[in-house]
Amino acid sequence: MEQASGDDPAEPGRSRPSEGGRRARRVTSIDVARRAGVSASAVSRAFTEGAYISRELKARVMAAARELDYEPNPLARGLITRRSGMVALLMDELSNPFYPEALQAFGSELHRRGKRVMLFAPAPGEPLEDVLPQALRYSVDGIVVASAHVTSALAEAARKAAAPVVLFNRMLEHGGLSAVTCDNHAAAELVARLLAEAGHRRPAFVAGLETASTSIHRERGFAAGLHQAGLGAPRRVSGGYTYQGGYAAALELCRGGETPDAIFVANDIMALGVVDALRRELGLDVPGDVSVVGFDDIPAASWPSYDLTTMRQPLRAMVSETVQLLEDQLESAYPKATTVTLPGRLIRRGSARLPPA
Amino acid sequence: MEQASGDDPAEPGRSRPSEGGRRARRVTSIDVARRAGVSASAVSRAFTEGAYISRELKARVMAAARELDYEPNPLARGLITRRSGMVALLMDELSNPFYPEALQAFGSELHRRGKRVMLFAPAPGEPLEDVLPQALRYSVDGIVVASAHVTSALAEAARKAAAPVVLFNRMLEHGGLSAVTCDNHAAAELVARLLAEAGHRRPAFVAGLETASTSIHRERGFAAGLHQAGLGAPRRVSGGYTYQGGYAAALELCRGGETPDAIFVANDIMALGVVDALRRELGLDVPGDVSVVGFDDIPAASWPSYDLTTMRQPLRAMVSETVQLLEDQLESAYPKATTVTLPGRLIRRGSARLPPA
DNA sequence: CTGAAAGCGCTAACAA
DNA sequence: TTGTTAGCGCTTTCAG
Repeated sequence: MEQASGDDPAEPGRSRPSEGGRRARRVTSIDVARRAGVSASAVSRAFTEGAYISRELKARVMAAARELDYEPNPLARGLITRRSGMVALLMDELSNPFYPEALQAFGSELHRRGKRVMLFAPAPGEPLEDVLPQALRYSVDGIVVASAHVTSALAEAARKAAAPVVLFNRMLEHGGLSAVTCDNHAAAELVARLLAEAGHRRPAFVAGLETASTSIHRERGFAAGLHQAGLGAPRRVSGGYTYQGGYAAALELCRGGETPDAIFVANDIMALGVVDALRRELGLDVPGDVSVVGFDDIPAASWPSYDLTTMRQPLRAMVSETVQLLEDQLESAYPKATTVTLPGRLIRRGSARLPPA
Repeated sequence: MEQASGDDPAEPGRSRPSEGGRRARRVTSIDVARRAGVSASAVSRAFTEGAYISRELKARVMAAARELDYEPNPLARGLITRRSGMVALLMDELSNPFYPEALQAFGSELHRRGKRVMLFAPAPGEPLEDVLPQALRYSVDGIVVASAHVTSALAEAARKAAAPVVLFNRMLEHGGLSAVTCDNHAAAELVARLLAEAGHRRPAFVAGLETASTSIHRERGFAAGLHQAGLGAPRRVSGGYTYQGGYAAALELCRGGETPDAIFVANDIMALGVVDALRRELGLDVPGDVSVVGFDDIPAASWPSYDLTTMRQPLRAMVSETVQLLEDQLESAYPKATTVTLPGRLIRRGSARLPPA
């Protein structure tokens, strides 16, 4: 196996097989060490933030490294430091445009910190708990869970995990897990008050997944706001956080003529379905007959066909808080669960009659 | 900082700090070996497909492994086999819903084959070539490039790469790279013929990115089809593969009253922009005044607000072909570049007047 | 501050 | 078939 293996002896146009093939030997820290006339440890130190190494030695190593185009192998490094430089992302709702956006944001944010995204996108139905051990096998530096299907089983697995876990855009009441969310309650409350103030009297709510904390908190906040305004509890239907679900939910809400005059929808992708059902199927005018308010502010919300009034989530901030939490937990030996809550921002567009700002 | 920081000295329910913390020692192949009364190599062989090991020894190892909840560390394994079990995915257009769908599909397909997705989602403007070496540092088993910004520089980097590279949904004429695409030319040709057959006489084309192979081939195919039908070259505008670009493109095409009677749009997300501009801004009827045909069949294409007639790409098939190509190249020592082309399928909806199927 | 030596967890020759 | 011995590429005590 010393000779370049498995190649034509006289392959044309490829003078040195071991060079042209895919078997090119990688340059290692030892190569760099030799070139710089130092030990391998010196190379290691040069590439380790805050290691004890003199300016000049470091400079010499770096020069050699640059010449050889060397960068440390994160996997080999991870074997010993137990940090691979990868962060696992658990997302199972990629069909909701909010998540691809988040994904992109995580990508940038982690890249900036010299880390990589390992994506776990289990098909619907695959149990999430199974995914955690999978991620752990890769010695990930942290795990971000952005799935509505966070159960206490997952929480338990997460607490035992050898890597910090942070929930993104959801939380678990007593799970003992760190989480980053928007202030769903306050945001929904505001929507309710504004809707009431604008004169709506027959409000309705379209929930997402019944077990999702986001949906629950938005519903509670909405109900609270209505209550403050002297209105009763809204009618409510579930839409499963999908476009089709929202569409069906709107039909359901309007069945039997009890048409609501305002619908607050737990997320935008459902809200688009609601608007389509209202207009296309029921011939209603939005916002003339019914006001619709969504949540998230996905790109499609601003398209002229929808022009959706919605509560924007501070995506970038949520992402960077999440990553920060991960790093904090990685530092501390016995981190405590922290919940970060960021304010939402109402984006006024044309799908709802609201009092002037 | 030696003492467990920031926690109650007498925290209840956590008797042995070193047990409750995140420092739990991982179980290794040696633990399993000891338990099964065998050597570490035996454990390795038990977990290696097709290794020389007796039925009973394997059974014994597996039993011990199960008891200890052991699974081999893919990173350590990768250090020596040079296969990490990870496949890098290069995607920079996550805002086009086609790609999140593809991402999900890659996730499932790779998961089925025991591999993981490492996602590289460079922000717009970040050079793609830089990403390849990044991926290679992680000893990925392959790299899927699904970016419209494939340049010959990238191709060169890819050819030198220590891992197979396959282009997804794009190709490079003379780049020597394997690729999987839909038959863009034939699909576009068909659209042109049908549009002509239905009596359209002022066709237009909205291109995506000018350098993207998909856009180029769709444009050529469209022109060819029109030509066959005795029509001249279509007017054309570029939309940069974004919703906003499509919107602007439609306005541009209709400026000065030369309104086309049919617009073929290089992808769906632009087509939605085209439809919105036509209807909302120009007050035109789709398909009454203008027929619109898209490409991809993203979920939003079927929403009632758009009801977009479009050429569907065989997403799942494209994904599994891509992964297969990767594996093939991984096997062979000197693989040759292969291009797989799959047929598209026309999805007839309400945005275009077409002859009956 | 620097180098030598040991070893992260695993697989791949090599003998037995 | 199985165990023993190296060693993947790197970091980290430990001496100096």
